[in-house]
Amino acid sequence: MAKASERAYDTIRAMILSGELSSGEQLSEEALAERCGVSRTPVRDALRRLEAELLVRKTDSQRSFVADWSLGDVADAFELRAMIEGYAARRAAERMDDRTLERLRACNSAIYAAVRGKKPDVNEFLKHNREFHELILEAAESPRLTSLLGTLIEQPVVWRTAQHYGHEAFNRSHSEHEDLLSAFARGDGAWAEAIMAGHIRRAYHAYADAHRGLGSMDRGAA
Amino acid sequence: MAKASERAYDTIRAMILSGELSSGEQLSEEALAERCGVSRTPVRDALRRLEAELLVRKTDSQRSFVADWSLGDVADAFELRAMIEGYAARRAAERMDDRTLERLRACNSAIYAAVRGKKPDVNEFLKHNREFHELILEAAESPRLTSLLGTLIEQPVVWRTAQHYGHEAFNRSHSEHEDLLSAFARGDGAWAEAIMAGHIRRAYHAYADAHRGLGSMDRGAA
DNA sequence: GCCTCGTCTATTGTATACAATTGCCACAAG
DNA sequence: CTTGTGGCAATTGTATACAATAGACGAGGC
Repeated sequence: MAKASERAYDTIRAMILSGELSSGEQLSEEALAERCGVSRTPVRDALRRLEAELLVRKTDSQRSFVADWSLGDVADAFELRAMIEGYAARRAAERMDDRTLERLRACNSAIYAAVRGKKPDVNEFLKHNREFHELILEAAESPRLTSLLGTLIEQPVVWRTAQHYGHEAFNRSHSEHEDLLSAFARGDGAWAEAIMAGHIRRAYHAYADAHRGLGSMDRGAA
Repeated sequence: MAKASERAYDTIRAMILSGELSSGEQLSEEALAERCGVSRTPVRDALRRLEAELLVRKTDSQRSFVADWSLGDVADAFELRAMIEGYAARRAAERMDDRTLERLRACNSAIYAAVRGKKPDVNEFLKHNREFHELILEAAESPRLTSLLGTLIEQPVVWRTAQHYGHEAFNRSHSEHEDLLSAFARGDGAWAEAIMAGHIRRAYHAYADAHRGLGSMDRGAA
């Protein structure tokens, strides 16, 4: 699945998220294959993955369409994510070891370094933020949990959220991570869960404030 | 995806769950294709689905193996399910309408009819039980939630759990459903969530009691 | 005028052939 | 005896051709 399949996935996903393919539009495998420069086989693979992420919807007769993401849908995703990633944080706290804790600290330091300056480096922030959350997920030691959250964490949404962050939002994010580290260091699962749920809900409201009323996800790109 | 793909999926899944394919065994697409009487294409589809359900695991180089499910993995799945389906029950309670409530009542009556006699009809129970939970999921009105739980509710596990139920277990299940109906009727989301979480955790312990020490999921078939 | 049925086209499902990749094993050199 | 390297075999990835199926559109009957 090395090349063509990945390429089809990336291309189609980008086309959906950029709005090049509008909501509700039908996706013909053959047309997509041509646009991606690959054959239908990897396109089919890509469509299956995108369907699992709910970016693509299939009718009863297996025709594919671009799913329409309203703000409500995003809210749904965030709410689920707050619950599940909160649970992950709890498990992680109960299983935390020194080595992972150290890596998490390094990670959050990198985040701090990225956002402390006058002009925050958003890409650096996103990279380390993602790593931070992935480390926690890993520490939760539940493959099912990881698999579940994979379909839930829409990185484009995270990306778009961060684009609107100002200094204080970046700093708050960093400091919430610091709180998480404290909870982890003490093995306090309930605390970790509470912080994580709040952390994600705050991110949701940041997203909602920036996109309210736009009605559709693919209109919000910077 | 009507015929061959579905057939491959069902066949392979059954082979895994029955133990015909043992844990850790490598799955060659071609070999499976032959055993299923289809070509490799639908087999690949099936493997992707099974991988999403974590019944099949792929190495870094995309080779497929039968995943090994210990009791711990099943416990994980149940715990996640308790949390997420609890959340679904809460949402359902907050959105419940008379028509759905009526259907749920009819469903639980059918469950009662199936298990009240001297010899409970396990298949009838399973059928209506499944319908009951699906109705709740539908009432929760969150596609993501539905999609998430789909990968989590391993019907074979449910099936195996019910095989060990006695009269009192069936009746308890029915009466917990009745409690859920009360919570729904009153629109009490927190209550519904609590009952559902308990309901599923009880099911887990029924499963665990029957399978403890066996170490692997595919050894527990009746 | 509207409904229904049939055909026709667009689209997806399946099979197969071929290319690329990976893992394995043997053989040789140190 | 161990280790590295080369090539061979097994397995997956991709493309394409063909079959099946669903949806649309038009013609004919009521």
